[in-house]
Amino acid sequence: MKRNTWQREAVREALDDTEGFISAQALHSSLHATGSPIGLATVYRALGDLASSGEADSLQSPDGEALYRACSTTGHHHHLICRNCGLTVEIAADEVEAWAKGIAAEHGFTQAAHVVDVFGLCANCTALADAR
Amino acid sequence: MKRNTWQREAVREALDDTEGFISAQALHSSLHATGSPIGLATVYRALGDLASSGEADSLQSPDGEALYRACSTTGHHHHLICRNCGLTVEIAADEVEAWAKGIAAEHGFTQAAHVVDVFGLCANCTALADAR
DNA sequence: ACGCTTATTGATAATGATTGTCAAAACCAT
DNA sequence: ATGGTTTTGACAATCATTATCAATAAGCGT
Repeated sequence: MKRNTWQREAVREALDDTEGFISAQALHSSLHATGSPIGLATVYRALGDLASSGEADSLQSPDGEALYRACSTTGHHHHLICRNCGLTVEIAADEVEAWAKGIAAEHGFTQAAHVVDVFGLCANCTALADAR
Repeated sequence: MKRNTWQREAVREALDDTEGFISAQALHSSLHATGSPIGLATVYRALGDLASSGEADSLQSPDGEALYRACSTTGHHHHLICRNCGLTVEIAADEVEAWAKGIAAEHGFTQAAHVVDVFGLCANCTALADAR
């Protein structure tokens, strides 16, 4: 097991290898599962750094957890996220872009940014849930 | 079934008296400041009830707190929020509803919920910002 | 390579928001 | 008032996140 001094790199890689959004806790567990001795505090530190340097996106799940994801595209886009397994589909949302901009302007707002994320259960998790 | 809950009324009124979004904790403090002996647990319960019955909206602040707001319309709707002064405009978003549902279905997702909020600077704050 | 200085790490404690517990108080129909 | 049900609120428990801090590793000039 290689002991990489810069554990931040390990976190970045783990994020890259992750399909969708993942919580800091889950990422930590995941790293441990692959044999990394990384500490929870370091995972949080690394995620915070990555997020503030724009190398990762972060969002708040509906139940208050912070979720992170390495987003390949630097451009603006939105997400369709499985609230069970974290699977994430990136979606272009021109329609919504236009709508948001229009609504903002209509009410005299400028510098409009928007949070548009859709949470649901992916096909797989829906099946699992039904089986329960 | 109408429950006889005077606390819920107190919470509802306190919410009504509040301009923008407020945290459960802050609302509790605010109630205490006006002499109400209401307990923190009850505030959370009342807010939860109001939120699930559609009488209040909730969203997650960037730092993970849950914020609440009394909404005038009971139906599903979204918000246009001034990131400077907190002014909030409620917006109907049928277009977005349909889009979200469509996108979800298209990718096999079920039980779709969505977070759609637009942040910007209201006309007033834009003027102030320009003046600087 | 060696010693010295500084930055990074990670176990654990601390924090802060939220939720659970449960006995006491309030309410209601008799 | 009385018994049974519901609501309340002090406090404990929980969960994610952040701060602490001693141990360790990386840098660096020699």
